[in-house]
Amino acid sequence: MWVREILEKEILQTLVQLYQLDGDNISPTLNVTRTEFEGEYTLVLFPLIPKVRKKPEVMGGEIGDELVNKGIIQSYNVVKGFLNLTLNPQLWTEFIQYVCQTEGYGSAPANGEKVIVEFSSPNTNKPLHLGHIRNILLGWSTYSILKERGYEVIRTQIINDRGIAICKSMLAWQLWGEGKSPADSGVKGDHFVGDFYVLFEQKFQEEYKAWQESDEGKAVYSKDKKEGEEAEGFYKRIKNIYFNQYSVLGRAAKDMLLRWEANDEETISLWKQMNGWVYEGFESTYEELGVSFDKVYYESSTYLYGKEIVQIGEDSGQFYRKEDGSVWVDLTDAGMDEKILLRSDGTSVYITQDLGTAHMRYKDYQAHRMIYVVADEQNYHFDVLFQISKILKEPYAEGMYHLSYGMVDLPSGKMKSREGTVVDADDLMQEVKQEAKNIATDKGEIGTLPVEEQEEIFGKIGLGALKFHMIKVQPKKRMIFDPKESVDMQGQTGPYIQNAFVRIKSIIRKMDEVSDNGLNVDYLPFSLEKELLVLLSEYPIELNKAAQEYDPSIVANFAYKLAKTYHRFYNEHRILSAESEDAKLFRLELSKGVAQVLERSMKLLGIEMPDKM
RNA sequence: GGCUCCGUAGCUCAGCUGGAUAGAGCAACUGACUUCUAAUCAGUAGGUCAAAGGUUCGAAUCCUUUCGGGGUCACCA
Repeated sequence: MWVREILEKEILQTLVQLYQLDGDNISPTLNVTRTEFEGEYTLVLFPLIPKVRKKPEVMGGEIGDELVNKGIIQSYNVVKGFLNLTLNPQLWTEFIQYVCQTEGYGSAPANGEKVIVEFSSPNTNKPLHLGHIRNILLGWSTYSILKERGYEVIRTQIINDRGIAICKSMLAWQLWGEGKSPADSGVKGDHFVGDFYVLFEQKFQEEYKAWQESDEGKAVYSKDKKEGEEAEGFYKRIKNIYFNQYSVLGRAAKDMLLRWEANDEETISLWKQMNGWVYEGFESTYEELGVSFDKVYYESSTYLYGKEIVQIGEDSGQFYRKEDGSVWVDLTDAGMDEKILLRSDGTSVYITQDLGTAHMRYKDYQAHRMIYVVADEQNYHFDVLFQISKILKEPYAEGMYHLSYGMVDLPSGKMKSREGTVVDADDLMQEVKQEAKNIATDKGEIGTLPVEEQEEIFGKIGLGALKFHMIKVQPKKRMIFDPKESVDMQGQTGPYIQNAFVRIKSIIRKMDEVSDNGLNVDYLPFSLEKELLVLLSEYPIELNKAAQEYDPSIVANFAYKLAKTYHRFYNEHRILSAESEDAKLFRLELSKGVAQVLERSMKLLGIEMPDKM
């Protein structure tokens, strides 16, 4: 903010002074100058014309002259309605020293605001997949960026650990698990349990198929089929009815759920054991991804709480009960529908739990804002949730925000578990690391390092590629994830940015200490050097934008731009063997500043920088 | 169908709170490593910014309509 802030202030002053404009009423448009013109910043003159009533050429000259007089700029040129400013180079020398000397350049001091970010939030019946990865990376980066900009941020997730799904896994394990555990079968806990969920579905399908051939199945078909309905379509349609009314396995799973809800000791203990396995698995995936949480909520302990909230709403007349006992809220005034909050049998639905969880969180933390990182298929759900919170006049209602992101597709289309096209998170991370290894082995100085260090670097590069690939896309946009592209390490990728950093590190290793003394303020930077300086000066502004808009892709694209400009600079100019001592010192300082900002911005995206690659 | 999001180069994406001739990467082709790490750089080629109207000094960007695609509209989560 350093350079732009100074410049904007001076320009405003100049406008007030020259044309007697009301300083509170104008906000001059100051852009970064396009590379084909001379200068670093450009003042757009068009909006000023009606106020000043002068031709842009004249006005530009007057403003430019005055800024030169003030010593802030060295020179200027006017092209059509654009006033291009070339800053006083001393400003840049001071600026780069400021960047290098400021620990955490780009960060903002604590602002006293508290934010809760919810992300990941898996079910315990399946391992994490590609969709979770996008969610987790988004949540994590948003957390980091907000923290960097001075917020107190609490990372949380809500785990869906109860319900019919986990009961299916439990039942399958009881029936066919032969008492095995993840440890003695050598399978990661979450995959172990997920496999039993899949096994249940398989066995259920087999059972269903057999039933369709049975007398009972045929009888139901001829009795309940619609006019002209084929058997195949019919059985597809009534799958849930079959599960609930006829299926032996379905009956058993539902009994299991009832026993769970009745707190049956044996059931609870099996449930704890299997969920425990899952959590171990999740934990290792999170660790591999480099993320962690401050607080975990479990639906098993929040779902009942939601009922109390509903009760309060009913008592105060905000909600109403229908004849069958179900409880509803009318949101038609807000342009939405009526929404059920409790089933006729008194059990809670999805949104009931969310109402309870939100309330519980506020009690725990009194956060000013609560951000939910959840895919865009749930947009309506969150509109409803937020609206109900407003109706209940919850103190946190205004601070709720749904960070909605588009689903991840494969080049072949949507991921479908039934067709086995779901990309597993653990597999994917292994693959990108392996790919990094394949590419890296004959590059740079890696081969000379100890094996452990090599592995660490492969991890940083592989995950850097994967994470950058996913974060660079705007959250709300649906993205197509091509596995081939995600392991790309050239061009607009994580490793490309890491490579810029590594080059700087290498130079610094080779720098002789003696020459490291003060900069000459009279050094005149080349245009590529000035491009880098402008980018560095814009960094805090970009970061702030990313924080305000909850959009980490802004940071990713900024880091890429900075790395790209540095690569160009690196090819164009010598550093250690620069044409003069002044140039060398300036470039070293500039490189250090770039390295610092690259490392710090990538860190916000959860991407680590290797020193060598 | 109602509501909502998206549509920019062959592909993946930037640019969107209006500013100069719409940018990157991948893929294709040409060049640059005895010189600070070539995971790099330079160059060639590639566009009716889905379409049509409107707002204005100026529109990929804002408004309206149309077309195409996704999501959602459960006593599922």
